[in-house]
Amino acid sequence: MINEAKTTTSKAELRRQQILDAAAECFRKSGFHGASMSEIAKSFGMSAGHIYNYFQSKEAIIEAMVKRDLDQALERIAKIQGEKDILKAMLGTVDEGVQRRIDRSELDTEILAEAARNPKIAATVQCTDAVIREKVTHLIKGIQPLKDSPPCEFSLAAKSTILMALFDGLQIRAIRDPHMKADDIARVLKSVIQQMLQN
Amino acid sequence: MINEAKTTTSKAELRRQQILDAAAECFRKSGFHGASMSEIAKSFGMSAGHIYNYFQSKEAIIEAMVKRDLDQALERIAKIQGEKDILKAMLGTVDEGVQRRIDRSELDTEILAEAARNPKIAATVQCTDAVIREKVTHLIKGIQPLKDSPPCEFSLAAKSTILMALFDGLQIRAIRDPHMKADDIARVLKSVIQQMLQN
DNA sequence: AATGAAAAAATGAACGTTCATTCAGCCATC
DNA sequence: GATGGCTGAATGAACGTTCATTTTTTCATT
Repeated sequence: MINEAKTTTSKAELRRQQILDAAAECFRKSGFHGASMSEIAKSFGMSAGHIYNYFQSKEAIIEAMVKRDLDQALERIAKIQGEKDILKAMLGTVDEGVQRRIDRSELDTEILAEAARNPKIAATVQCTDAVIREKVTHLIKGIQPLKDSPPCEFSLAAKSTILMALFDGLQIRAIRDPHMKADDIARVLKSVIQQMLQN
Repeated sequence: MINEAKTTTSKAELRRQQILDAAAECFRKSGFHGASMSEIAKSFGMSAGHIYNYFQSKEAIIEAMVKRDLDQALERIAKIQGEKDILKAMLGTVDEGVQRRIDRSELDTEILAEAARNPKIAATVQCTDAVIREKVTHLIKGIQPLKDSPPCEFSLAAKSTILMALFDGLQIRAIRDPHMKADDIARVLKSVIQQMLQN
């Protein structure tokens, strides 16, 4: 056995991931408080009580979910960081980013609402956001301004906040305006981002 | 009595408004499902049962809240519409708008989350959003482009969606990043909005 | 101004339901 | 036969809503 430790942990780890997937879908459909533990358990053929062998509480499920999402976000950022032309790379991921934010709008809103009232979840969410924000700031620092533009008067921090706010906003717009056309939005978005970051 | 009809209705109407205010604060603190009817009632010295004389259900409270917010938003838009220089008027309300979105972030997120899982609330939210979006679109239609700019390639609908997404995004940012500096953000925001709307 | 009966406002205990969590014990696999 | 994954009934708390009842307000009549 090359990776005995890996396989023994991955047995339980696989179950954890299954639970996270099932819970994500249930939270999306019914909300964090609306989805019951037995609903989550049944959705992949497990009993409610057994979930507690993998997560200490319902709250712990959301926390694990947030941390998993962080890892995925960091991967996407790292991929952009590896490119030569940062701005071009960023613009290249806008279409996909818009779509992802739309697809995840319900679940992300549910997590956000829980963060707005639950201090423990709030701490987790704010902590992961700080990590991402720092990475994004570092990302746009690497963009060289246009030759003939005056030195930018705005801070990198403010710029990255606006950049993130633009995508965060789509999450809300997707719920408030389900008929929103993703590709139209993406085109304007690219233009706005380019203008903001290129000087 | 000059306005007898007014006073007779306003007696009950005043109570309704009181309940809405109390409920808004409770929902903000504890969430829609976290705040109990008796918590709402007690927060301004009323019994739980009596709320049902003014609202058919807990759900109906959120619906009334959304409709009240719509009226307030329409007032703000009408004020801008009355100005000569639309763009200038819009930029003039950015600081106040940023602050309001931050202040209301928790409650609005709670409403949004309920809309994401409750079809009835979703319908109300989407309907009010459509009204506002139409007004905003009409608003930016009245902005004349810069003299030497080429004709804009983007639709008014897409522009107003991005404009609204920028502010919606602040609602999320306020929760994910409580240390966000409102005035720094407002300055970048004004610049971005101006660039987008002025051509 | 005082009265008193009808209407309105308000109460809070009770109901039925639901939920997160626990735990004693059941199966399957080695 | 022992170990660990797994079950599902039990627990106790909490919730939205109802309703019989009490309190307050209203106002025509005296």
